Amino acid sequence: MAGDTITILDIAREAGVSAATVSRVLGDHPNVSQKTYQAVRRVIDKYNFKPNSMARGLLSRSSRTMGIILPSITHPYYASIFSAAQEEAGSNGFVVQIYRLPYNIRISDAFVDQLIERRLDGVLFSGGFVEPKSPEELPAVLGRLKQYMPIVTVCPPIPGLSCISIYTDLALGMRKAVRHLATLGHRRIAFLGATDETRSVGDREAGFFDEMRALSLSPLIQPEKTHTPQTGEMAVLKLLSGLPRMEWPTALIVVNDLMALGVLRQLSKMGLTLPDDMAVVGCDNQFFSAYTHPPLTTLEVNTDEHGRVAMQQLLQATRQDIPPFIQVREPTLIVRESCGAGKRPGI
Amino acid sequence: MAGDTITILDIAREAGVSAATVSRVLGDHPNVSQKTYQAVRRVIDKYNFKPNSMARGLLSRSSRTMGIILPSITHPYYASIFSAAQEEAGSNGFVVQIYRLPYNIRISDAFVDQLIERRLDGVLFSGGFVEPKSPEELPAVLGRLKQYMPIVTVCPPIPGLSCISIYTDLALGMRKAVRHLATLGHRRIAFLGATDETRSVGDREAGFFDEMRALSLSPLIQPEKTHTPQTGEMAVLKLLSGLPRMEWPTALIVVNDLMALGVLRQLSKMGLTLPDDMAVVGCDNQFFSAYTHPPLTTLEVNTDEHGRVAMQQLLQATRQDIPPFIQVREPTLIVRESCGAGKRPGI
DNA sequence: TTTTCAATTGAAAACGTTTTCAAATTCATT
DNA sequence: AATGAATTTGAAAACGTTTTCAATTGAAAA
Repeated sequence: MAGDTITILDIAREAGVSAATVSRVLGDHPNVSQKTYQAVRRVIDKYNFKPNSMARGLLSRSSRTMGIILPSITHPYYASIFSAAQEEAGSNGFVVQIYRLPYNIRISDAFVDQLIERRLDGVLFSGGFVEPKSPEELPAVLGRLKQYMPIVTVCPPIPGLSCISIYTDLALGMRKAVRHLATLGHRRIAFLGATDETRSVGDREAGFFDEMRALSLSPLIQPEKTHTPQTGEMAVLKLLSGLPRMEWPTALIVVNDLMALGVLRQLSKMGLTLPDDMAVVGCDNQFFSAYTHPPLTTLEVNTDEHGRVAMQQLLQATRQDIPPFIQVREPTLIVRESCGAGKRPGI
Repeated sequence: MAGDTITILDIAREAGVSAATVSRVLGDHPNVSQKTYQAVRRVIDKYNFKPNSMARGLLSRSSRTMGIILPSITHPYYASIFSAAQEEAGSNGFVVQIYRLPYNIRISDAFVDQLIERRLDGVLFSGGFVEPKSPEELPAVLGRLKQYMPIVTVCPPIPGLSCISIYTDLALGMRKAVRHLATLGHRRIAFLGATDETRSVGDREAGFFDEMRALSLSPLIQPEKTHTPQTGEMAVLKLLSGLPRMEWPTALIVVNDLMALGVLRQLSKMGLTLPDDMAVVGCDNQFFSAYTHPPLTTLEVNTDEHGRVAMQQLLQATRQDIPPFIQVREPTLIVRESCGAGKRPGI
């Protein structure tokens, strides 16, 4: 397996120069003569020599590696952030390592210790996770990490932690969704997947409430701890079975498209026709959202862009100190067929 | 940012011992006295000292890092393999780095050089990518990589490369799908997404042909270079518009569930009712496949299991040489509602 | 008290690079 | 041919650990 690892000294010996010279050739340093350069290059190529990046990193104090902390890899929302960040890092000679912090697991010192030990050059953090027991825990742990490497969050800023943050204002997004439904005549609108335990979801919930209040509509909510298709099915069942038919909402806003998948399915199982019997709006505009039945009206979050820009900033931050800032992006409402004009205007 | 990096020597000095002793405390070596152990531990904790993993790795010749080569991160098939592999690696103190080799991009020496430079401890390879110009290219490049680290493929074995391979026999899967449809009375069955350019897809195609032949049915195929929802829509359009209604297939087998998403949508746009007017079978059993309209009959591939087992083997291989072997898994046909008995038996 | 042996400790070498600094070489100028 | 400057080169130190081996300590046995 491990071939006789060949080092810079072996190359130097064979080329009849010193290790320093080989190092200079490797780094394309200007002051090495044409003749030596070519001779050394030849030997390097002959043995297919690749310098050990750990030895390099030890000296340069840089691993050329970025970390990314995410609750999930398979969730298309995070997969997309990750993918874009990885691509941006890759084209700058960096590699990215994923550190998974599942939902409902509190961040611990031991968790960030891993990143510190590996001497990462920076870290991208994207939340959506459940708030730790005390509100100071998250900023405290990340604050410690920040003493070692720059941090960029791809989620709303964390109170008590000052760093670059890039996110989409989903409170605004939800207000847009409510307004859109109201324009279509809906009065009884429910929010599925509410929970104040998750930070970014809290935003969406707040936006929903705000706009409902602004329109003098009374908000209906169905809280759920998780936001999977399965949860979506359950949520619909719980919400509707708890209400006399007369009081059913005519429109549902679902906390994300993944959960909306289950919502659509359950409504269809109950024999409701969409959008006539019920309008549905999701959030995130996933790859599958244009292919649901009916195609889902949703909020575009542009996770690719988030991941890319966040990584750019992180790379920048490793080169020079940049002062913290917050970049808020505005979501667009993608209107498809799942929210057609309500046939039964409320009240 | 980069705090005054504190080293093992600083700890040693403050604790009044040698660096060797601190190292022993760090590694929980047996022969260090209770008294010294505790004194050193105290200083370590006081400064929150974390040993530099690059220095460690330099000496131990191990980065405690695995690589994974995949065509895509966002594709749920690969995301799932990656996620499981990452989890397994993580619980063994390893971290995994992703190296993306997009579809249609040929693997190059420069590509694997990255992994060699970083002195990864092993690499998981999952293909599905387009075959390189010459069939020797892929085994040649990977063969070189294999001189540096063990490789496990999470795809059918690559001719000319001997290593551990774990995969699901999708040729068999497709035969099951064909047989199932035939049992339901279908005679005209089409395969959507055929192309002999992609290795694993080639398998599926071959299985389809084999079983059709065995049943004396004449195979219909619609080749496509990519397998996205968009392709699915196009494929249906192209296939059906090229055929008089009388000769339309009554069942479609789609190369994967992602593409099936588009197939279902297009059929629905054309006003066909599923499964009465057309049966559809997919492949992969993605998280969304139970939530399509109608829920999709598909082949279970169990990517999680693949990723987990492959990583276990890879970890094993870093500890001791294990002889190459091939683990073939049998896919299960998950029967849902998209393939109900055909109402219009063929011919 | 001396001897013997095991347990504990530290000095130094090693891992494979890059960088600094001084020495050696080349080259142009007088 | 001698001088000086500019270019090219190598020796050695540094990066932060772990491990080996010999030295020291302490305790038990004589």
